[in-house]
Amino acid sequence: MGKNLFQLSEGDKTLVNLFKKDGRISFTDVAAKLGLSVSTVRNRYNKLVEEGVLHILGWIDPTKTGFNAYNRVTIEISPSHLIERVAKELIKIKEVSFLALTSGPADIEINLICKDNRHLLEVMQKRIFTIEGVKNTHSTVYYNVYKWADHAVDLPFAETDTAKTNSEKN
Amino acid sequence: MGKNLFQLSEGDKTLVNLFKKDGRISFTDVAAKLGLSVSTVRNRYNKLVEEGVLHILGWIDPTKTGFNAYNRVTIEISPSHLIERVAKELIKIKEVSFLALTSGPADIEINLICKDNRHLLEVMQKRIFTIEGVKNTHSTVYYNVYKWADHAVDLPFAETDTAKTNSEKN
DNA sequence: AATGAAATTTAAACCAT
DNA sequence: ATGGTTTAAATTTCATT
Repeated sequence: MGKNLFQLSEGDKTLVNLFKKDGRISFTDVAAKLGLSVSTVRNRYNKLVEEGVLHILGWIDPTKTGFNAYNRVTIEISPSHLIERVAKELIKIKEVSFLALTSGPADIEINLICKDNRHLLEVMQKRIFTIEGVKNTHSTVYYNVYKWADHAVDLPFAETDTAKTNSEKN
Repeated sequence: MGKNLFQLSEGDKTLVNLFKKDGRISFTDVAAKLGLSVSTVRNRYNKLVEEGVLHILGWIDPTKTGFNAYNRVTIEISPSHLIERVAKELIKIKEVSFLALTSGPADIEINLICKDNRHLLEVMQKRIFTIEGVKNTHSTVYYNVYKWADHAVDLPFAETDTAKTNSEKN
Protein backbone atom coordinates (compact mmCIF):
# COMPACT_ATOMS: atom_id res chain seq x y z
CA MET A 1 0.00 0.00 0.00
CA GLY A 2 2.01 2.97 1.20
CA LYS A 3 5.22 1.36 0.05
CA ASN A 4 6.72 3.85 -2.35
CA LEU A 5 5.16 6.80 -0.65
CA PHE A 6 6.54 10.11 -1.75
CA GLN A 7 6.43 12.84 0.85
CA LEU A 8 5.69 16.14 -0.83
CA SER A 9 7.38 18.98 0.97
CA GLU A 10 5.59 22.29 1.32
CA GLY A 11 7.88 23.60 -1.39
CA ASP A 12 6.90 20.75 -3.64
CA LYS A 13 3.25 21.54 -3.10
CA THR A 14 3.51 25.15 -4.12
CA LEU A 15 5.58 24.14 -7.10
CA VAL A 16 3.14 21.44 -8.09
CA ASN A 17 0.21 23.79 -7.83
CA LEU A 18 1.75 26.02 -10.47
CA PHE A 19 2.19 23.12 -12.86
CA LYS A 20 -1.35 21.93 -12.16
CA LYS A 21 -2.75 25.21 -13.39
CA ASP A 22 -0.47 25.53 -16.40
CA GLY A 23 1.41 22.43 -17.39
CA ARG A 24 3.64 24.38 -19.76
CA ILE A 25 4.71 27.10 -17.39
CA SER A 26 8.45 27.67 -17.78
CA PHE A 27 10.86 26.76 -15.04
CA THR A 28 12.01 30.34 -15.19
CA ASP A 29 8.55 31.62 -14.31
CA VAL A 30 8.15 29.09 -11.53
CA ALA A 31 11.50 30.07 -10.10
CA ALA A 32 10.54 33.74 -10.17
CA LYS A 33 7.21 33.09 -8.47
CA LEU A 34 8.73 30.94 -5.76
CA GLY A 35 11.92 32.95 -5.28
CA LEU A 36 14.08 29.97 -6.12
CA SER A 37 16.76 29.39 -8.68
CA VAL A 38 15.84 27.82 -11.96
CA SER A 39 18.13 24.90 -11.23
CA THR A 40 16.36 24.13 -8.01
CA VAL A 41 12.98 24.22 -9.67
CA ARG A 42 14.27 21.96 -12.42
CA ASN A 43 15.74 19.51 -9.97
CA ARG A 44 12.54 19.28 -7.97
CA TYR A 45 10.44 18.97 -11.07
CA ASN A 46 12.62 16.19 -12.47
CA LYS A 47 12.51 14.29 -9.23
CA LEU A 48 8.74 14.46 -9.06
CA VAL A 49 8.37 13.32 -12.65
CA GLU A 50 10.95 10.56 -12.33
CA GLU A 51 9.22 9.22 -9.24
CA GLY A 52 5.95 9.12 -11.13
CA VAL A 53 4.36 11.58 -8.76
CA LEU A 54 3.79 14.46 -11.17
CA HIS A 55 2.53 14.01 -14.70
CA ILE A 56 1.97 16.77 -17.24
CA LEU A 57 -0.82 15.74 -19.54
CA GLY A 58 -2.89 17.17 -22.32
CA TRP A 59 -6.62 17.08 -21.76
CA ILE A 60 -9.32 17.65 -24.32
CA ASP A 61 -12.62 19.08 -23.18
CA PRO A 62 -15.10 16.52 -24.50
CA THR A 63 -18.00 18.94 -24.53
CA LYS A 64 -16.12 21.23 -26.92
CA THR A 65 -15.45 18.48 -29.41
CA GLY A 66 -18.81 16.79 -29.80
CA PHE A 67 -18.67 14.21 -27.04
CA ASN A 68 -21.85 14.89 -25.19
CA ALA A 69 -22.71 11.50 -23.73
CA TYR A 70 -20.73 10.92 -20.58
CA ASN A 71 -21.89 8.05 -18.41
CA ARG A 72 -20.98 6.01 -15.41
CA VAL A 73 -21.52 2.30 -15.95
CA THR A 74 -21.28 -0.16 -13.10
CA ILE A 75 -20.73 -3.77 -14.02
CA GLU A 76 -21.34 -6.98 -12.17
CA ILE A 77 -19.06 -9.85 -13.08
CA SER A 78 -19.65 -13.55 -12.60
CA PRO A 79 -17.93 -15.72 -11.85
CA SER A 80 -15.94 -13.37 -9.65
CA HIS A 81 -12.56 -14.69 -10.65
CA LEU A 82 -13.09 -13.08 -14.04
CA ILE A 83 -13.07 -9.54 -12.65
CA GLU A 84 -9.47 -8.74 -13.48
CA ARG A 85 -9.71 -10.36 -16.87
CA VAL A 86 -12.81 -8.35 -17.73
CA ALA A 87 -11.12 -5.19 -16.47
CA LYS A 88 -8.23 -5.78 -18.82
CA GLU A 89 -10.60 -6.17 -21.75
CA LEU A 90 -12.51 -3.03 -20.83
CA ILE A 91 -9.50 -0.74 -20.62
CA LYS A 92 -8.77 -1.52 -24.26
CA ILE A 93 -11.96 0.23 -25.25
CA LYS A 94 -11.06 3.79 -26.11
CA GLU A 95 -14.39 5.19 -24.99
CA VAL A 96 -13.57 3.95 -21.47
CA SER A 97 -12.03 6.97 -19.78
CA PHE A 98 -11.85 5.53 -16.30
CA LEU A 99 -11.94 2.08 -14.75
CA ALA A 100 -11.85 1.02 -11.14
CA LEU A 101 -12.65 -2.06 -9.12
CA THR A 102 -15.29 -1.08 -6.61
CA SER A 103 -17.09 -2.21 -3.52
CA GLY A 104 -20.49 -3.77 -4.13
CA PRO A 105 -23.04 -4.36 -5.33
CA ALA A 106 -21.19 -4.03 -8.64
CA ASP A 107 -17.60 -5.09 -9.22
CA ILE A 108 -16.30 -2.63 -11.77
CA GLU A 109 -17.08 0.96 -12.57
CA ILE A 110 -16.21 2.51 -15.87
CA ASN A 111 -16.83 5.93 -17.29
CA LEU A 112 -17.70 6.16 -20.95
CA ILE A 113 -17.17 9.24 -23.08
CA CYS A 114 -19.27 9.00 -26.23
CA LYS A 115 -20.51 11.34 -28.91
CA ASP A 116 -24.17 10.68 -28.25
CA ASN A 117 -26.52 8.02 -26.93
CA ARG A 118 -26.38 6.11 -30.20
CA HIS A 119 -22.63 5.86 -29.86
CA LEU A 120 -23.02 4.88 -26.23
CA LEU A 121 -25.49 2.13 -27.03
CA GLU A 122 -23.21 0.79 -29.71
CA VAL A 123 -20.28 0.55 -27.33
CA MET A 124 -22.43 -1.13 -24.70
CA GLN A 125 -23.90 -3.71 -27.06
CA LYS A 126 -20.92 -4.49 -29.22
CA ARG A 127 -18.00 -4.07 -26.87
CA ILE A 128 -19.20 -4.57 -23.31
CA PHE A 129 -22.11 -7.02 -23.30
CA THR A 130 -20.01 -9.32 -25.45
CA ILE A 131 -17.28 -9.75 -22.86
CA GLU A 132 -17.40 -13.10 -21.09
CA GLY A 133 -18.25 -12.68 -17.43
CA VAL A 134 -20.26 -9.47 -17.77
CA LYS A 135 -23.41 -10.37 -15.88
CA ASN A 136 -25.26 -7.09 -15.86
CA THR A 137 -24.69 -3.37 -16.04
CA HIS A 138 -26.24 -0.21 -14.70
CA SER A 139 -25.78 3.14 -16.38
CA THR A 140 -26.01 6.59 -14.90
CA VAL A 141 -25.94 9.75 -16.96
CA TYR A 142 -23.61 12.57 -16.08
CA TYR A 143 -25.90 15.41 -17.07
CA ASN A 144 -23.58 18.21 -16.27
CA VAL A 145 -20.04 18.18 -14.95
CA TYR A 146 -19.06 20.95 -12.54
CA LYS A 147 -15.59 19.75 -11.72
CA TRP A 148 -14.21 18.14 -14.77
CA ALA A 149 -10.61 18.74 -15.74
CA ASP A 150 -9.82 18.51 -12.07
CA HIS A 151 -10.95 14.96 -12.12
CA ALA A 152 -7.94 13.19 -10.76
CA VAL A 153 -5.96 16.36 -11.23
CA ASP A 154 -6.45 18.20 -7.99
CA LEU A 155 -5.31 16.70 -4.78
CA PRO A 156 -6.58 18.13 -1.54
CA PHE A 157 -3.52 20.02 -0.45
CA ALA A 158 -4.46 23.32 -1.97
CA GLU A 159 -3.58 25.91 0.63
CA THR A 160 -4.25 25.46 4.31
CA ASP A 161 -4.19 21.73 4.82
CA THR A 162 -0.45 21.67 5.08
CA ALA A 163 1.98 19.20 6.41
CA LYS A 164 0.72 16.96 9.07
CA THR A 165 2.19 14.09 7.13
CA ASN A 166 5.20 16.07 6.00
CA SER A 167 6.37 17.63 9.21
CA GLU A 168 9.50 15.56 9.56
CA LYS A 169 11.09 15.81 6.15
CA ASN A 170 12.20 19.16 4.73
CA MET B 1 -25.43 22.08 -26.32
CA GLY B 2 -23.30 21.67 -29.43
CA LYS B 3 -23.07 25.42 -29.82
CA ASN B 4 -19.39 26.16 -29.76
CA LEU B 5 -18.42 22.84 -31.25
CA PHE B 6 -14.84 22.68 -32.37
CA GLN B 7 -14.14 20.36 -35.25
CA LEU B 8 -10.79 18.71 -34.73
CA SER B 9 -9.09 18.01 -38.03
CA GLU B 10 -7.13 14.81 -38.48
CA GLY B 11 -4.00 16.91 -38.15
CA ASP B 12 -5.27 18.34 -34.89
CA LYS B 13 -5.89 14.84 -33.58
CA THR B 14 -2.40 13.58 -34.22
CA LEU B 15 -1.01 16.75 -32.71
CA VAL B 16 -3.25 16.50 -29.68
CA ASN B 17 -2.31 12.89 -29.10
CA LEU B 18 1.32 13.90 -28.72
CA PHE B 19 0.46 16.52 -26.13
CA LYS B 20 -1.79 14.08 -24.30
CA LYS B 21 1.11 11.73 -23.74
CA ASP B 22 3.62 14.41 -22.81
CA GLY B 23 2.23 17.81 -22.03
CA ARG B 24 5.68 19.37 -22.13
CA ILE B 25 6.80 18.02 -25.45
CA SER B 26 8.48 20.81 -27.38
CA PHE B 27 6.88 22.31 -30.45
CA THR B 28 10.11 21.47 -32.22
CA ASP B 29 9.68 17.78 -31.49
CA VAL B 30 6.05 17.81 -32.49
CA ALA B 31 6.95 19.52 -35.74
CA ALA B 32 9.61 16.91 -36.45
CA LYS B 33 7.26 14.03 -35.71
CA LEU B 34 4.49 15.42 -37.88
CA GLY B 35 6.67 16.77 -40.64
CA LEU B 36 5.41 20.29 -40.14
CA SER B 37 7.08 23.56 -39.38
CA VAL B 38 7.38 24.73 -35.82
CA SER B 39 5.28 27.77 -36.59
CA THR B 40 2.43 25.66 -37.88
CA VAL B 41 2.47 23.48 -34.81
CA ARG B 42 2.47 26.56 -32.65
CA ASN B 43 -0.41 28.13 -34.53
CA ARG B 44 -2.52 25.00 -34.20
CA TYR B 45 -1.62 24.58 -30.57
CA ASN B 46 -2.48 28.17 -29.75
CA LYS B 47 -5.81 27.91 -31.50
CA LEU B 48 -6.74 24.78 -29.59
CA VAL B 49 -5.77 26.29 -26.28
CA GLU B 50 -7.45 29.63 -26.97
CA GLU B 51 -10.68 27.85 -27.90
CA GLY B 52 -10.55 25.96 -24.62
CA VAL B 53 -10.33 22.63 -26.40
CA LEU B 54 -6.88 21.58 -25.27
CA HIS B 55 -5.59 22.03 -21.74
CA ILE B 56 -2.16 21.08 -20.48
CA LEU B 57 -2.43 20.17 -16.84
CA GLY B 58 -0.32 18.79 -14.09
CA TRP B 59 -1.64 15.70 -12.41
CA ILE B 60 -0.46 14.17 -9.16
CA ASP B 61 -0.81 10.44 -8.68
CA PRO B 62 -2.72 10.25 -5.40
CA THR B 63 -1.53 6.75 -4.62
CA LYS B 64 2.08 7.91 -4.66
CA THR B 65 1.48 10.71 -2.20
CA GLY B 66 -0.47 9.05 0.56
CA PHE B 67 -4.01 9.49 -0.68
CA ASN B 68 -5.31 5.98 -0.55
CA ALA B 69 -9.01 6.49 0.03
CA TYR B 70 -10.71 7.25 -3.24
CA ASN B 71 -14.48 7.02 -3.21
CA ARG B 72 -17.54 7.71 -5.26
CA VAL B 73 -20.29 9.35 -3.25
CA THR B 74 -23.76 9.78 -4.65
CA ILE B 75 -25.95 12.36 -3.00
CA GLU B 76 -29.68 12.86 -2.91
CA ILE B 77 -30.85 16.43 -2.50
CA SER B 78 -34.16 17.66 -1.24
CA PRO B 79 -35.85 19.85 -1.99
CA SER B 80 -34.72 19.46 -5.59
CA HIS B 81 -34.35 23.14 -6.25
CA LEU B 82 -31.32 23.10 -3.97
CA ILE B 83 -29.30 20.84 -6.29
CA GLU B 84 -27.28 23.57 -7.95
CA ARG B 85 -26.72 25.39 -4.69
CA VAL B 86 -25.47 22.22 -3.03
CA ALA B 87 -23.24 21.51 -6.03
CA LYS B 88 -21.65 24.92 -5.68
CA GLU B 89 -20.95 24.26 -2.02
CA LEU B 90 -19.47 20.87 -2.75
CA ILE B 91 -17.00 22.01 -5.38
CA LYS B 92 -15.41 24.25 -2.79
CA ILE B 93 -14.29 21.20 -0.85
CA LYS B 94 -10.77 20.42 -1.97
CA GLU B 95 -11.15 16.69 -1.46
CA VAL B 96 -13.87 16.72 -4.12
CA SER B 97 -12.03 15.82 -7.31
CA PHE B 98 -15.08 15.47 -9.52
CA LEU B 99 -18.68 16.61 -9.43
CA ALA B 100 -21.51 15.95 -11.82
CA LEU B 101 -25.28 16.16 -11.79
CA THR B 102 -26.58 12.70 -12.56
CA SER B 103 -29.66 10.76 -13.47
CA GLY B 104 -31.42 9.08 -10.56
CA PRO B 105 -31.87 7.78 -8.04
CA ALA B 106 -29.28 10.24 -6.70
CA ASP B 107 -28.88 13.82 -7.89
CA ILE B 108 -25.18 14.49 -7.58
CA GLU B 109 -22.10 12.34 -7.79
CA ILE B 110 -18.82 13.41 -6.35
CA ASN B 111 -15.49 11.69 -6.12
CA LEU B 112 -13.50 12.17 -2.97
CA ILE B 113 -9.74 11.78 -2.74
CA CYS B 114 -8.70 11.35 0.87
CA LYS B 115 -5.69 10.13 2.75
CA ASP B 116 -7.51 7.35 4.52
CA ASN B 117 -10.94 6.38 5.79
CA ARG B 118 -10.57 8.59 8.84
CA HIS B 119 -9.99 11.57 6.58
CA LEU B 120 -12.91 10.48 4.41
CA LEU B 121 -15.26 10.19 7.35
CA GLU B 122 -14.22 13.61 8.58
CA VAL B 123 -15.00 15.20 5.23
CA MET B 124 -18.34 13.44 5.05
CA GLN B 125 -19.42 14.40 8.54
CA LYS B 126 -18.07 17.90 8.78
CA ARG B 127 -18.30 19.18 5.23
CA ILE B 128 -20.99 17.23 3.41
CA PHE B 129 -23.66 16.16 5.88
CA THR B 130 -23.75 19.73 7.14
CA ILE B 131 -24.84 21.20 3.80
CA GLU B 132 -28.48 22.18 3.73
CA GLY B 133 -30.44 20.01 1.32
CA VAL B 134 -28.23 16.93 1.56
CA LYS B 135 -30.79 14.22 2.21
CA ASN B 136 -28.69 11.11 2.07
CA THR B 137 -25.52 9.73 0.58
CA HIS B 138 -24.18 6.45 -0.66
CA SER B 139 -20.48 5.72 -0.84
CA THR B 140 -18.65 3.27 -3.02
CA VAL B 141 -14.98 2.46 -2.64
CA TYR B 142 -12.66 2.56 -5.59
CA TYR B 143 -10.46 -0.34 -4.54
CA ASN B 144 -8.09 -0.20 -7.45
CA VAL B 145 -7.96 2.13 -10.41
CA TYR B 146 -6.87 0.66 -13.73
CA LYS B 147 -7.40 3.72 -15.87
CA TRP B 148 -6.60 6.69 -13.81
CA ALA B 149 -4.70 9.57 -15.31
CA ASP B 150 -6.75 9.00 -18.42
CA HIS B 151 -9.76 9.97 -16.45
CA ALA B 152 -11.10 12.80 -18.50
CA VAL B 153 -7.86 12.94 -20.43
CA ASP B 154 -8.39 10.51 -23.28
CA LEU B 155 -11.04 11.05 -25.82
CA PRO B 156 -12.04 8.17 -28.01
CA PHE B 157 -10.42 9.24 -31.21
CA ALA B 158 -7.17 7.47 -30.64
CA GLU B 159 -6.35 5.87 -33.96
CA THR B 160 -8.93 4.34 -36.24
CA ASP B 161 -12.13 6.12 -35.42
CA THR B 162 -11.29 9.01 -37.67
CA ALA B 163 -13.33 11.73 -39.16
CA LYS B 164 -16.90 10.97 -39.74
CA THR B 165 -17.70 14.24 -38.04
CA ASN B 166 -14.73 16.02 -39.50
CA SER B 167 -14.88 15.11 -43.15
CA GLU B 168 -15.78 18.53 -44.42
CA LYS B 169 -13.43 20.85 -42.63
CA ASN B 170 -9.82 20.04 -42.34
C1' DA C 1 -3.52 28.26 -42.81
C1' DA C 2 1.39 27.36 -43.35
C1' DT C 3 6.09 28.79 -43.32
C1' DG C 4 11.00 30.93 -42.59
C1' DA C 5 14.32 33.56 -40.12
C1' DA C 6 16.05 36.58 -36.58
C1' DA C 7 15.93 38.03 -31.77
C1' DT C 8 14.85 36.65 -27.26
C1' DT C 9 14.02 33.46 -23.80
C1' DT C 10 14.39 29.03 -21.85
C1' DA C 11 16.26 24.50 -20.93
C1' DA C 12 20.12 21.25 -20.29
C1' DA C 13 24.42 19.84 -18.59
C1' DC C 14 27.98 20.57 -15.67
C1' DC C 15 30.15 21.92 -11.66
C1' DA C 16 30.18 23.85 -7.11
C1' DT C 17 28.54 24.60 -2.36
C1' DA D 1 19.33 19.56 -1.70
C1' DT D 2 20.27 24.17 -3.81
C1' DG D 3 22.41 27.42 -6.88
C1' DG D 4 25.53 29.60 -10.74
C1' DT D 5 27.56 29.38 -15.42
C1' DT D 6 27.96 28.05 -19.95
C1' DT D 7 26.25 25.84 -24.06
C1' DA D 8 22.48 24.18 -26.67
C1' DA D 9 17.75 24.35 -27.80
C1' DA D 10 13.21 26.16 -27.98
C1' DT D 11 10.05 29.96 -28.19
C1' DT D 12 8.38 34.27 -29.80
C1' DT D 13 7.72 37.85 -32.98
C1' DC D 14 7.50 39.47 -37.39
C1' DA D 15 7.42 39.03 -42.13
C1' DT D 16 6.17 36.13 -46.45
C1' DT D 17 3.38 32.86 -49.51
